[in-house]
Amino acid sequence: MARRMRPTSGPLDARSRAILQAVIDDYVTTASPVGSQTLVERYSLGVSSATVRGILADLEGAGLLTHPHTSAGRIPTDAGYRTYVESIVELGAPPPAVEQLMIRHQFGQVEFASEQWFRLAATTLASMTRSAGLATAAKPVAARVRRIDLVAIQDRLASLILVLREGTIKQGLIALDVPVTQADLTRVANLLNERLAELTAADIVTILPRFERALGGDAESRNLTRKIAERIIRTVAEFDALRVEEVYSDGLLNVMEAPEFAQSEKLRRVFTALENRAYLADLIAVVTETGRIHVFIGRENAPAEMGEVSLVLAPYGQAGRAVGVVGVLGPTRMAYAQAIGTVGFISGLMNELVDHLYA
Amino acid sequence: MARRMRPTSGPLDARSRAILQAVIDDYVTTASPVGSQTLVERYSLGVSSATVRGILADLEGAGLLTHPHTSAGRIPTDAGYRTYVESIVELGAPPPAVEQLMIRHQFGQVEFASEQWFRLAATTLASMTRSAGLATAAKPVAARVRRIDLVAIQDRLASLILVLREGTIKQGLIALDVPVTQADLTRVANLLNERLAELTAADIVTILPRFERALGGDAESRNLTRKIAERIIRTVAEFDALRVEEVYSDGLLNVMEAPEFAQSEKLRRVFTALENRAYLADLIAVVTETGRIHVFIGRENAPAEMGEVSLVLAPYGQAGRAVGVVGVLGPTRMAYAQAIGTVGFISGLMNELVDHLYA
DNA sequence: CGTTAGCACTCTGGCATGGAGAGTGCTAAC
DNA sequence: GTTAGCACTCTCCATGCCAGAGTGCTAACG
Repeated sequence: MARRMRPTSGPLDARSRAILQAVIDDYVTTASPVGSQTLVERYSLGVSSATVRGILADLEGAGLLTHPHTSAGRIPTDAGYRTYVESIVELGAPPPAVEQLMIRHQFGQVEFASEQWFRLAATTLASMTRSAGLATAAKPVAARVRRIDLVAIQDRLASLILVLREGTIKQGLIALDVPVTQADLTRVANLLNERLAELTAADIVTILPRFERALGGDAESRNLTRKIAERIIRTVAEFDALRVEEVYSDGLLNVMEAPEFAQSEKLRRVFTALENRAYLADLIAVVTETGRIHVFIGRENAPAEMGEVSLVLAPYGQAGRAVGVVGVLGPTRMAYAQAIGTVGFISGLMNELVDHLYA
Repeated sequence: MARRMRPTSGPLDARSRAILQAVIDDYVTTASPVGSQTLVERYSLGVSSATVRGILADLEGAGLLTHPHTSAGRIPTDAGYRTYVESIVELGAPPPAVEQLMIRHQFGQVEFASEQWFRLAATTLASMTRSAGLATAAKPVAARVRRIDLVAIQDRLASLILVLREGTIKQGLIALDVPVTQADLTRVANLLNERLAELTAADIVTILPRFERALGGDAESRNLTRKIAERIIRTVAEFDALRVEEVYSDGLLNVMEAPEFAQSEKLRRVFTALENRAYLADLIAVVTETGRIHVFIGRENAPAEMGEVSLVLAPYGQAGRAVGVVGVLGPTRMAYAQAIGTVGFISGLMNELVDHLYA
């Protein structure tokens, strides 16, 4: 029974909050339970260790801290991190201006190629937060065809290259009934580009009959064109149906450095959980729908394997057009303020980049 | 001093080889040192444990086995694995016919898209050998342009899409001095496709002056064409200069399961060493030059961090045209026969696929 | 002369033991 | 409400010990 019983859900007074914060700060850097003595030594709290002990007991009563065992220091619970995060989520700690400039410069360096952006985003997040960086491609609600190209591979084999408006490139092989030349294919591609540019899969389905009627030439050429148009529809529709296209990640090794993952088994479970597309899709859906930075702490994550890691995720892009998610994954014992600030900055940057595609 | 001193480099008699093989087989599956008793129990050697002990001592004298400590069983040394591998490298243990069929089927499923092949190769190798699977893209000696496409992004911004003969797609953004329409770009692209198809960067440099003279149209259009042609040259040349394009990997998690990597620090070092492009490039060079399956065991690997892992690598593709490498990475305590067989099979399969590109 | 049984020897791994150290919770005094 | 003091608890680490596994040697055997 703590001396002064505090309602479990009541707001914390300033001093309690300061001490909670001190515990978290210390634990995040040292990774070992922190005692009352250490707190008064390292943080100028202006009270004695006995007083701090009282407050620690209260915080534990409120479920924000816990004890690994009787005579160890305190460590934050998931709820403790949660209240801490709530108190800083508004601002976070964006990277220093110099670093922001450097990163902008790096993004300027990679020539337009969306894949490169996502890779770079993941890499940058990883190196800045010393955690794992994650980035998904910007996925449009309904993809639009920007450009169609056909390349002859063999007599009866052609490669279809489909550039979508968001920069995604889809490629597929088409087996042909009759031999065709590159010239034939180029003619068809030009025709398709003329008629199908900026259309969605649904649009193409609608205009297809009209388009076919307008088609001159011989039966063979008409067949070829129809076959390719149908393939385009299928490819685009398949892309639309995909809930998660691709997740770029970097710095998973950084997470291995954390002492809580010294024995690799735990980490392996985490990686395995991350391969679950459905889980990722759900996460992404939550984040993109609300449009804000989200922090998922420890057991708040649905899969039990993710119970010891936290995710900081932010959406980017334009609702209704194309959206993606960037973020970091680290141990629950994570520098949340910095992570939130960094993820916020990178998502802002990605926003700007995506905007350019629609300018 | 062993009873019968054996010359360190002399060939092993049949019984010694059988026992070496038994030690390796047992150690590969159990991961714990194997004693003379265990050997006679599990493998029908037809002799007593004392005799086996004598032979074990000889093998240790020859540097093929070692002792973790006085009273533990034997474990193979790198040299032990090496002699073992030499004795099986000719045949390996190719996957059973059923599995071969299944894999062929899977490769048939993915439509032509080289990236997918490499991913699939890495994934297949990983799941079959329960180790990490590796695959590099087939890298041509001098890439040839197969197809050029230009897509208008904004008034003065175009995206260049370059399809190379091996299926690689390169994409880059081009800033333009004057506003252009998609129609302008299409015209230029058609022209370039006509003149530059199947050429290398060097070829294009040679014909560029002639090509420019032949160019009609106004100055603006000529400028645009030249600018794009130069960009194509640069892009292709940069691709040629790359020693390692991209390494696809899968199943790194499998390696984490091995008890020798229970504490993650070691494994982290391995991963870090693998990020060293120069090292990879050297490896690939060795493998592609000789054109055979290569096994790099433990300390045979140049980087000290790779001292506890082995690589089984095989080239694929056509020398002088395009070559790549597939293989697996696992602990030195690895099922070499199976790994060699599997890698051999997959590289053969990749050979067939690449051949199709040149058919 | 190779093979085998027997035996002494060695080293690890697991387990119990016993402080030292860290940190708590309580209480009484300020 | 805050603080000093103190008894108490629990981990961590070093130590010592024992059982088990496996070796290397030797003497006997076919």
